[in-house]
Amino acid sequence: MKKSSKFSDVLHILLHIADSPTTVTSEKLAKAMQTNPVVVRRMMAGLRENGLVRSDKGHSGGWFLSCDLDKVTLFDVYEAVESPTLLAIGNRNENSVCQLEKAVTATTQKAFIDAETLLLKKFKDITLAKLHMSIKKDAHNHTH
Amino acid sequence: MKKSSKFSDVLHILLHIADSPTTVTSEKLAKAMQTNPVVVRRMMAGLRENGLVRSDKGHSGGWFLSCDLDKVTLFDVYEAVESPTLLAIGNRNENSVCQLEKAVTATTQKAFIDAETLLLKKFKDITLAKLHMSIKKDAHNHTH
DNA sequence: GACTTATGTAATAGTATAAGTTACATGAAA
DNA sequence: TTTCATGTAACTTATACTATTACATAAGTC
Repeated sequence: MKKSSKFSDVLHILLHIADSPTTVTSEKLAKAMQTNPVVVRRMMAGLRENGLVRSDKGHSGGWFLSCDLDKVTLFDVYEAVESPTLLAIGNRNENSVCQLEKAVTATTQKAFIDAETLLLKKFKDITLAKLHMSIKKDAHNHTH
Repeated sequence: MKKSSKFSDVLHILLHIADSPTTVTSEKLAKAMQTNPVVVRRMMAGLRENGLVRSDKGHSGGWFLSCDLDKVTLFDVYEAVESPTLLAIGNRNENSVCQLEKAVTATTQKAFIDAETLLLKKFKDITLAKLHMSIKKDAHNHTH
């Protein structure tokens, strides 16, 4: 199964915006992401709705931050991209009448939820500021 | 993203086989799974290769266990279905030259691996015997 | 005020993966 | 030798994700 990289793509975009002294257009971001500007706008829609970024139209328009990097965690970003499914595996029919299938579901479900909970807990522990600080600056090539 | 239920499907099938005093045909299993016999055979191929089950051709043929339910864990089953991807989210390009993307990858990767590790640890702690014992028997309807 | 630049979003097209089906070969038991 | 069962390749759907096109909206420029 192919993994969705929407969550990390959005983080990547946020760092590009954070690193820029001016607004950044969807087109520039799309270049860095090697995709289409429309895809960028679509990915960022939830972040705008959640007040993490804003976007201006017209000349010198584009994206800029509207949140405190110290206050916002990866969990907030995760929610802003509409909390995509974390696990690639699951149960076929959680309301099966088959006792055997129910046993499988009950047993595996616990493990699945524990793993998801751990992951979300980790997200809550990492602020965007912390992520931003982890960048190893490179004078020759730090925009992409 | 649609979750793969191959792993839990195979567990479900194993319980059906474990619960039957005789061999079970792919056709019967397919009925319980509401799918096609060929899909069942395909799903079980890895389990046969790993010695967890065997299958006989011809009259009174079908599937039967060839492992000790006390010795085999969910992890063994997971490996036998070729260790499908556990997480539905990931990074786009783990070898990007962009320092910003690298920072995102490094940070999220840690969280992803921890969650995966936890899940696999849980799998290792659950034997098929334990799973089998968890079935709440129901005299009226215990095959499906 | 017309023009340029930018976003917003609906609609469409393209692509990849998984699931389901058909067809036929193999082999064991009746 | 007929029947029943698996093994597997090939093909067909189904579905979801990604990318693209098209056009409306709005802000700044000339």
